[in-house]
Parts: sequence; C-alpha cells; structure tokens
Amino acid sequence: MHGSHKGPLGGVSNGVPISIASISTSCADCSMHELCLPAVVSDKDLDRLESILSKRVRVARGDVLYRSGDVFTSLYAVRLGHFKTVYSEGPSIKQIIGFQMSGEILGMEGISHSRHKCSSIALEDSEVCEIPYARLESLLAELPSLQAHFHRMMSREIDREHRVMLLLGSMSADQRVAAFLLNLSRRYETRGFSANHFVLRMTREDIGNYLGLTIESVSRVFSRFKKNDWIEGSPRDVKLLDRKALEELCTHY
Amino acid sequence: MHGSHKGPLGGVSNGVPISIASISTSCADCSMHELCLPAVVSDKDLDRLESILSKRVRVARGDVLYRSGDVFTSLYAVRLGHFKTVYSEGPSIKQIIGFQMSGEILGMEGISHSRHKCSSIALEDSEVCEIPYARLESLLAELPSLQAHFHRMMSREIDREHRVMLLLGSMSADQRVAAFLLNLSRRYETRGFSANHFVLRMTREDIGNYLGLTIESVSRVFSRFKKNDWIEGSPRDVKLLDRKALEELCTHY
DNA sequence: CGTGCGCTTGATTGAGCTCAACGCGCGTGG
DNA sequence: CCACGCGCGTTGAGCTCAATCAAGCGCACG
Repeated sequence: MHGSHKGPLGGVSNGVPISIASISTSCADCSMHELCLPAVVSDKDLDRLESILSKRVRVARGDVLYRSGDVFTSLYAVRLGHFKTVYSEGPSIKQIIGFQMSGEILGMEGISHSRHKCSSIALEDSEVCEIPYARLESLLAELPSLQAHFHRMMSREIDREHRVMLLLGSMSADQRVAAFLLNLSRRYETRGFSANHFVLRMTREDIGNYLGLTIESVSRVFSRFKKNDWIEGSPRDVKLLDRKALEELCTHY
Repeated sequence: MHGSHKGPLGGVSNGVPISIASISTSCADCSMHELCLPAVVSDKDLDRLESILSKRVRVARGDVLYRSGDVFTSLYAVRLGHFKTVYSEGPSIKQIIGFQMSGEILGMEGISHSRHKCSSIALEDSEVCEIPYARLESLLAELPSLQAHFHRMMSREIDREHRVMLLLGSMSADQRVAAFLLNLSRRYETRGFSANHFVLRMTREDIGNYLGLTIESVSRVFSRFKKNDWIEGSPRDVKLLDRKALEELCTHY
C-alpha cells in the first residue's frame, strides 16, 4: 500500500487534502470543483448537474474501472486517487496513454464507438464520480456554459496527446523523463500540492511503457538525474532540486 | 505540382472523384457527406447546418490554413485535398500530429484555449468548409443527433491519437511504416478509392517526422518493403502488393 | 546548364535495448 | 524468529537498430 488514505497530515505532501469522513457526494463541496466538469456551472445549474451523477464509485488499488471492450455508458471524474489508462491491441501489445488524477475525466475515448477502447486501472485506492453519458448529453444541450466547458475538456485531452506525441516522436530518454516529472509537478501544483515534492503512484514499468522506454532505461535516467543533483529521494518519493535544469533539458536541443 | 486537379480519369487512382466545375457549397451534394459533420443530420436540419457554414476556402499547396497561436474561431472540414497538422514548441521543435483528407475535421485542438495550438498546412491545392465554432455550438444544443455526432468525431480523434501513441511508443521502424501505409489504405478505401494503389501527398521528411523516424530510415524501410515485394511504385506512387505481410508485421511481435 | 530539392544508399556511431545478476523491503509460512 | 519467495528497482556488459554523416542520383526549374 502506498500512502493512500493518509489525509492532509500524512507523510507525503500530496496526500489527500480532506479526510475520508468529510467526503460528500456534492460537487459544490468537492475540492476538485474548479478543475472538473462543474467549473463553469452557475449555482442554480449545479443542482441539475449533480442530479445526473449516478453515484460515487470506490475503486481499490489494482482494480479495473472499465475494460477495453466494455459497453460505454458513463464517463468518470476522478475524485480521489490515481489511475492509469491503457490502450491495448491483442494480448501482448499495450501502451499506457496517460495517468489521471483528481479532477480529470476518464473514458472519453469510448464515446466514438459506444465501447471503451482503453482500460482504466486504479493505481491506489481511489474514488470516482460516475457520469452517465446519455444524461450528460441532454444536459449539455440545455446548459451552454457546460457544453462549452465539456468541449474544452475534450479538446484539452487532444492537446495533451499532441504533447505526448511530440515527446514520443522526438525526445531522448532523458528529455522524456524530465518532461514527465515536470508535467506531474505542474499538475500537483494546480491541485494545491507541492510542485517539488511528490510521490509517484506508478511503477517504473508503467513509466517506461508510457514514455516508450524500457524499465532499465527509466531507472538509469533517474540515477543520472540524481548524480546531477537535479532530483533526490527514494524510488517513489521524488524531490525536484533543479527544476530549471530539467526544463532546459526538455526545450534545449 | 503533384497530381492534384486531375479529376477521376487522371493518372492516379485517388484523384478527385468529381470535377472542379461540379463542386457545390451544399453539404447534400458533397461527396464527403456521410463521413463529415452532416452524416447523421436529417434533411430538414441540413439547411440549418449549411446556413452556419460561412464559406468554402481554397488553400493552395504549401499554404497555412491556420497557424499555432492564431485566435481560434472556426473548425474546418476538408472538402478536397490533403493537409498536415504540426504541433510545435519553439522554432526548431516540430511534430506532425496527423495527415487529414477529405471529410475530416481540422482545428479541434483549438477549442480548449481559444487559440490554435497547431498549424495546418495544405499538402496540395485543397478546399475546406469553414465552420464558425460559436454558431456550431448553438446549433449543437438544438440538434441532439448533431451534438452526438460531433462528440463522436472528437472522441474518434482521441482514439486515433491513442493508436499513434502506441505506434510511437512501441513499434519498430518497419512496423511504423507498415501501419502508416495500411492506415492510408483504409482511409482511401472508405472514400471509394483503391485500397492498394494511392499517391503519397507528403514528403519522406513529413512521414519521418510523423512516425518518429529520420528521412533515411523511412527511405530504407520503403526499399526493404520493395525488396520483399510487399510494395512497388515510384517514391510517391505506392502499390500495396502484400497487404497480409504488412498486417502481420504490425501485429506479430 | 547549373542549382536545389527530394530521395536513396553506404559507412559509421551511439543511444537505448537485451540479458543477467543483484539488492532491498515485505509478506508468508515453517 | 528466520527462511524464503516475490515484486520492484538498480546496475553492468554486450548488442542492435536507427541516427548521423556523407555521397550521389534524378528531376524540375530558373
């Protein structure tokens, strides 16, 4: 088990900011409010959005939220925890498409074919809001600001994937890992956690698969970064010591 | 110039299927009808969709339809011709995100930040329908089937990018080129052109950039495929001789 | 007729992969 | 309690595939 459910005073700086007891079903109370779907919805419309959310779902570490091939019925908003999303072709070919954290939406790739084309797996004990898609569509038609926001979220996903394609298409191993760490850093920062100290929820194997590298290469890059005093910490616990060096590495060819 | 505007009887099998003179502004008459936005729209609603299409735009080979950083106002449906879409960071870092052909939608990545994050460049003399996005959004709210279809198109783009990530993350040079050719083949086929004989509208450099390979590697792979009698033809003119071999290469590890 | 662009091919190099060994922490069971 | 196995991560040695460097070809175009 890995530091989940520790609460705000837990050992790591990006633990869960609210205790389990205080979690509510309401969007208004959710700490991810302004990152998630309700971001632009007025108070009076928030009730309507909440009314279509069928339920909160708990997903234990390692459990599959949805599997490639499952009938697509819902999107999921991560309320708590972390997920990895895997695209697979056949039994042996797998590509991790992304790692999702609180406030992010899962399952958008399923809209196009009414079946999921990816699987989403919890990296730690997690919680999501299930958003029945048919109901969401009706609501979007009625709430223009929500519609606009939903489209922005899909577009942002497309944009994110473009950056991953750049990474996979033309960056060295060192650059990929640096970009990966900086990306996590920024996302934790926007969630109110430390930008320079966080815990990796995924294994080296996951990182390698995501970045198009072997586990050994990932490990070597981490070692190199440590030797340069750019980062420190035990395998999963990362401190960024020289952000600038990492940034320069990414952009400076 | 490269075989554009040759009409159905031109030398190559994926020339333009209708002569220039017969091109109309109407979606109903457009040969890409059922691949594009109007696919699911009823006849009576088609007028409304057409009424928001501000204009047809001609784009000469090499011209930029929109540039990264431009204010986002419209999507574009490719009516005729081919485009490449380039994501760039800084002056020297470029990644081709995709090649678009008739019936496909350009510009969706711009929705999220009200500015385009990519540039789209015509690979030959082309024509697009400009779709003012603000008007489209209003219309989507009124036409549920159009809304659903639009979401499917965005989702399909996400799904497409997942497959590119798989390609870039875990395929060999040979596999990448094979997958690239087969992808083009399928897309021409759905447009009513030959699946086994088509013209590449992009340079080796474009292909290499897209596939995360150097121009030399791309060239070598083509030579290898020719030596195996899997393909034949001059640089841009490609005939697939052994589709099965290419498919096996892609899936069989 | 030269010049430049797009493409190919060859020789060499090197970044990252493969294979292998090992260390560490942890849970399990004798 | 220790022994053991196991999952996860690190490190080293050698190899390989694709990048780099370099040359040359064909063709369009001024």
